[in-house]
Amino acid sequence: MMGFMSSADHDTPGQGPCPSGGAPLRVDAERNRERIIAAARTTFAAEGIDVPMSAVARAAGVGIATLFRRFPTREDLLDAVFADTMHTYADAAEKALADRDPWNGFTGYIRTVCSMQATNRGFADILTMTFPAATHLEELRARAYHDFLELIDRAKATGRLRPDFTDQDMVILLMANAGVIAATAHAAPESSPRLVAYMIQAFTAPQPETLPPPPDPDALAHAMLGLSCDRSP
Amino acid sequence: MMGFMSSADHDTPGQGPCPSGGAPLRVDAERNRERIIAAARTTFAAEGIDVPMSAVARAAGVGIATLFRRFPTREDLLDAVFADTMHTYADAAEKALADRDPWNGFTGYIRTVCSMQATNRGFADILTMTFPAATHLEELRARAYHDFLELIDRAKATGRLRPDFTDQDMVILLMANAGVIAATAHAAPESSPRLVAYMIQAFTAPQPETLPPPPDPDALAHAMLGLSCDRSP
DNA sequence: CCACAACCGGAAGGCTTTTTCCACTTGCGG
DNA sequence: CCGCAAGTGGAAAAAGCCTTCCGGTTGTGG
Repeated sequence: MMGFMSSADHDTPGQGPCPSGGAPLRVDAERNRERIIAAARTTFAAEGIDVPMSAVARAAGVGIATLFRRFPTREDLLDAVFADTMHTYADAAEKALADRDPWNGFTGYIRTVCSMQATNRGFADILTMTFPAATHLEELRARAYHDFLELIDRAKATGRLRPDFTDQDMVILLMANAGVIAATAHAAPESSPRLVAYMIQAFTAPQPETLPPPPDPDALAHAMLGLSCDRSP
Repeated sequence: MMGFMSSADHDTPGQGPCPSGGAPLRVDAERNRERIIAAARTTFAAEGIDVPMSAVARAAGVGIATLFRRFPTREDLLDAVFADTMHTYADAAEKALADRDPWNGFTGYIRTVCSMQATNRGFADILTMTFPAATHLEELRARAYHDFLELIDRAKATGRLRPDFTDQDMVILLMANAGVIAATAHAAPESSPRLVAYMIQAFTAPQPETLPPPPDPDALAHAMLGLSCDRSP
């Protein structure tokens, strides 16, 4: 079919005149294409990904036919519109891995992603469903997922993340957060951060590390015997 | 407990076999009304409250006109269909208040309600939106809410519920849970309980009560002074 | 048993959104 | 500057849902 040439130029903006393979678009067509993407970005962010295609076309100032010619299905449009947001999403996981403190990286990542959901309703939708046809999107999602697994391992190693935490728990949080965002829409914007704070708290292992480290058992035994350190055999 | 149908011969005056006021229905009409409610109950539970009215009519084995004649708006149907579920919901708060252990009552209530959401998608929808025209529903919701406030107070008094917990946090949980349920649909039914368990954990105050109660401060002062109990002035 | 009001089911009208089609316009290579 | 394929906008068809309307049916009181 198509899509194999999606390899194109994976760098975000400033793409060549060709959208994703095939013949280059005429300049006016390319201009319209950008307008559509820009309009869709705004509209999806504000209303979610279920807005009528006609609304996107109107916002872009083009005819419906133009939109459908360029993006035959909604998924095609989503793939183009959320390319850079998904890139940010994947980068967030990478940046989190670069954090010195794995726990800090882990919680920061969660907060970042959930906040991205809260400020972009369309993105919240994207993160809680799959679009097999949106190959670019799914590839970035896979990358973020892979990095997140590593993030989990490191966070667990610090002992701050509870050992029974699962990558699926992040999925649950994303779906829960999406539910809160969808229900509160524009009102009560503090709901989502509150949910996230609660969940991060729940993800935290019972804090053993707030206590100073226990004394050496041997030293303790000696102390109980009233022996001085240097007197031990 | 209460009657299954909205016969409601005890709480709403003057109902009898008639839907809500007006003249009594003819027996065949009443039979169809019950069929519609039964079909809607099943359909809403499985698919949510946004299913086409025609689907409900088909499931009930009646014409669309019959449905609309009896329930002119969707809210009218919701009011009738979820009357008993809402009653169970309100009763759950009351039962929770009757629990000897307020914390147990509190957590049990949360688990019950969230599990009701999970097993009934329509009810999950109902709990996260308002239907001004569905007076019966809203009245029951208000009752449950009132009892829940009392439940919060008592749970806080035990020290097990964190002091900064708010009734709004329950709303957030309901919306979050609805999001998880909507996204997991029929698959992954263990997601919702997992979310709930995490949240209850987060609602728990830093466990001070696992320690034995502190000694009387006065007694402690005396002890530090090396005074015996009976020697105090 | 009869008359009639209540009731019934499905067709039809109206609205929204998706998808296709077509006559007209325009960038661009020659 | 010209020809034409690529491109465009809007109309129209298709599909789904809500709501109303209407000719025919049926329970029920007299």
